[in-house]
Amino acid sequence: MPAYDPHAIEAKWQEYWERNRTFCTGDRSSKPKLYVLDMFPYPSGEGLHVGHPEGYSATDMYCRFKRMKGFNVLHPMGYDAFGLPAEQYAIETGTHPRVTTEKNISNIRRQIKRLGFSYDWDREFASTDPEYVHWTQWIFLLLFDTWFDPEYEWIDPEGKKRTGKGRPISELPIPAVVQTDGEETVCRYRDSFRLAYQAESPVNWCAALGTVLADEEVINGRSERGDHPVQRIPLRQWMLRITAYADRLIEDLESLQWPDPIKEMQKNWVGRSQGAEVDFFIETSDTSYEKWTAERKAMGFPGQPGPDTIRIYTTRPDTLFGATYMVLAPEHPLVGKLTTDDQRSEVEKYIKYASNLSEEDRVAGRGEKSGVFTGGYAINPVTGEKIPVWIADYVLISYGTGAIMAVPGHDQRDLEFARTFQLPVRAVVMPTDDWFQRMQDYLERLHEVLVIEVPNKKWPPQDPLGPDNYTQYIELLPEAFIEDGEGMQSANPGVSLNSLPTPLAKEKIVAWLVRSGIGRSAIKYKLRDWLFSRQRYWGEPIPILHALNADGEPSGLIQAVAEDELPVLLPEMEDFKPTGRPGGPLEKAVEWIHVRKEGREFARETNTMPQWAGSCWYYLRFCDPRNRDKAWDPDKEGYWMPVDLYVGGAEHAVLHLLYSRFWHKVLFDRGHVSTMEPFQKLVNQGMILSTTYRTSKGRIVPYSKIDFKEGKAFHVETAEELAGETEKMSKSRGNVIPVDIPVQQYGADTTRLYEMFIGPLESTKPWSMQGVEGISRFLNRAWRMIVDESGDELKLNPAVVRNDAPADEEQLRVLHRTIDAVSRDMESLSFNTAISRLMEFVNYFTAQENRPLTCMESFVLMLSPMAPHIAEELWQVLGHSESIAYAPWPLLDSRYIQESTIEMPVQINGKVRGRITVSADADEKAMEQAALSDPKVKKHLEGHAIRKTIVIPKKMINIVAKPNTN
RNA sequence: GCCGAAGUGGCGGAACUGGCAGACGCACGGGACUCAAAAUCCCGCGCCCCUCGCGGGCAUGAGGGUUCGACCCCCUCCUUCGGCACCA
Repeated sequence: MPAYDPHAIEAKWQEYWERNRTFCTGDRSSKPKLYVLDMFPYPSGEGLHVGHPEGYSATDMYCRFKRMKGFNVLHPMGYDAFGLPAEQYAIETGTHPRVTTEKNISNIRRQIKRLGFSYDWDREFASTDPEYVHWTQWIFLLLFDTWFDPEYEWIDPEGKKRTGKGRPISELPIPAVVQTDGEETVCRYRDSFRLAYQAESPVNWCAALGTVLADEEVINGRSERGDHPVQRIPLRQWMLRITAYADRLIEDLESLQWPDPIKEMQKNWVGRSQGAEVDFFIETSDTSYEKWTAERKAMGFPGQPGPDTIRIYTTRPDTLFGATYMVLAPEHPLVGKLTTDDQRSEVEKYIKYASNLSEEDRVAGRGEKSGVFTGGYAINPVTGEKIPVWIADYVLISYGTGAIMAVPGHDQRDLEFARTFQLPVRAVVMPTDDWFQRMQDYLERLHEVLVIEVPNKKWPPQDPLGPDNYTQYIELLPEAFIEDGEGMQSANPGVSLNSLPTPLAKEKIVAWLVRSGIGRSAIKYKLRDWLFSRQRYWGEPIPILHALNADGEPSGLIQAVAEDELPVLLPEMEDFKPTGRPGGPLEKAVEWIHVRKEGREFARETNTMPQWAGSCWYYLRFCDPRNRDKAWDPDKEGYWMPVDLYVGGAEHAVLHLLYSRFWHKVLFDRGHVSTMEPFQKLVNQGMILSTTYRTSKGRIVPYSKIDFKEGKAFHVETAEELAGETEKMSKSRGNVIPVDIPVQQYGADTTRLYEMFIGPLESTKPWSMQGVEGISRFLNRAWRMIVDESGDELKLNPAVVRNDAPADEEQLRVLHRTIDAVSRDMESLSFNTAISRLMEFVNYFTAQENRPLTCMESFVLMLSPMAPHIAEELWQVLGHSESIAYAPWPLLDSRYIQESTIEMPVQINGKVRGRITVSADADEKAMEQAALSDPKVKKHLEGHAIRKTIVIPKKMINIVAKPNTN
């Protein structure tokens, strides 16, 4: 039966690898190490579709290639198994999430194993394993035990001087005032510095469902399930102080081999900006403005703003003279104080309205600015002018200081707001000529559609827009000038920014603000601290105990669960239904919660960790997955880290990668890991698309209802021809192709090869069942090139056996050119072109009567990383008894890729008109001569005068010629 | 709206650093083998023109530019996909 039988071969070799533990990796070796990692998959109940194994196929091919090149390769697999779906399923059916999870894991493990990936299965684990939960909790406690010292100076492994480091909380200096206040105050003081801390933060509370919802479960302020109203209510939460590491998260990106767009996205997410904080005096204060300014001048800028000032953050302190009003976030603490009795009901109404909008809904109303005047005023510290204070939802309490100075002349949002509520607009930066020109062009284009009501002004301006009429028309322009320009209308007795370019103006005004005790330069980040607690059952319990006072109420004092009491495992529960309280399902486990220790009463923390926790450090556990005493052995970590190649989807570009990097840096600061960054090289595989079929009425038809024939699709019932469109795979589109389908039909090798053959790893590409067929044909051809299909027993094709003579020159040239190209393609993860090269090889050698054994062996070696099962089988047919997995990669003999003669195209005026063949060592002169004597070239040059000849050795010759005029 | 990526035959794609556009595969057409079909093998296959040849022209989203020479670099525009969402 020597026809290619993928199923028999694949079962045989998968069994062989497993029995011989072929891919289990030792932790020490004289070979260079290589750590190749796939992103931690979530074991969903749906199983894998053809898109999932794309990245796994790529890393597997790379690992197998590198093993043959002599590397000691770590290539593990595991499961990120906590998460919402299993819990949701438990609520609906009563099935314990652990049961669902285990079932899903074994299904996915089966699917992965069938593809024959060379994972070290001895290292497999799931984030839900108690031993893993143990060390996840241990890391949480490390975060709890760490504070960030922004002043600490140290030298990084590259010898660079750095400032700011995470240190043990025991090293936190305690101010004398705190010390004297007693033990309890010291505790609270420490708690306020920890990287893991508690704070109030709003959650999506759905009273009807009796539970807290994730953002994605809320649509337009209502629950996705059941369409019930959702409220935002504050809740005590655990936060992680990722903002302390903001600068290092940006700086350290530089050393990484990551795609630039991903680095860019991370930078933008952290969103560092340089600006200034400025205090504005509130008019309704008890003191007078004069007294306030005098005090400030004497005392300087205080760390906290005090009750009579609004502190704002701005990136454009140079526009301070143009601040004509202020806006506070509705949640800002000073709103109550500023609001006058007249305005109170309006303001309260607005606050209520804004508080029930999720951030997403706030954005939905963008464009139309909403807000309310508080009735209160503040004083602009540079002009001394009284300016109104408003509240509006476009100012976010979570960013900066939750308050802004509004400069409608030079900020688009402020301009729109000012126009809506008819607030004054003042020009304080003179735009560039270039901008005037652009604005003028824009006005001319908009001329007919733009209708702006203008009292006392003719609109649009008669004269072209420019410095002379800018001030006059500023509030009518469709866009504010927000770029750098020159200061204007910006002077008071103490300081003038007039005619100063923006960067200098910023410096000058900040210096003045500092002198006056009114402001200081400041850096802000968009990045916010990481909300780390979830009101869920199926997650790692947060290992914290809350001390209870005599009444059994939490005293506010907390302590970590002792290290030797970890892990804190989830209590067994049967009913996962919501409690009806925001606290989450663990509140039901009364016995589990109650802890008595050394005669004192404690309640366990009932919040659990988010799904991110498990995927934040799994790459470290893979270095030493069975360690019972430690999260990992430092020697093993030192040997394997960092991850040399990390492959996964771009959807994790920001959050997962940022969170992991943050944990890694804390672990580094506390001396637990040897590298500052976890993932040296990152590659994002592109999405695999599928075809969605719809009827002429636009109804989606699932694959089970489609009859494919003659390259077209017909509805099984109506026989209507269906139109196909390439789209993302999703359940709702009915176009999901489970990976079992191609594996069953064509085998694992064909499936893996096709995953890579469709196109470059990083691009989005459509799956085509017909394309899979082509790959299957290729493997069959390769098989027949080497195996004799005629008899009953497995033996070499006579064309291979017969040949005792060495390969001829041409065969060697084909072979070595293939080795050269495939080796380079494998190194750069260009598997699509590597496969093409192997196809060309097969096409060539299939036509050869004599197929030298050495050539066939090299071919099988090159095929083996990509299609390992068939390669093992062919390797055996070729007479080897050992697995091919560690056989050395074929060596390139560069003599065979050098040509003795070269064919070069000859261009005349950039068009190919002939070809010449010259010897490889011919000089430019000789090439030119050869070109000029070529009959076709001669013919084309008739009646032309040669003006110039460009000779690029080995590439081409271009003759520039002009027709003779005479 | 902003940020990012990408537009090449009927389709997926290839083309290394600015040097022969369309490798390889799919689909399609023709032929061989066969009683027949499948499988397999061979040939053809960007578009257009013609005096049908070893001919010519046009072609890498559109328009322009740089260059002896542009899929590749620059400018403007169009389209598609992905991400983000008023960040002061």
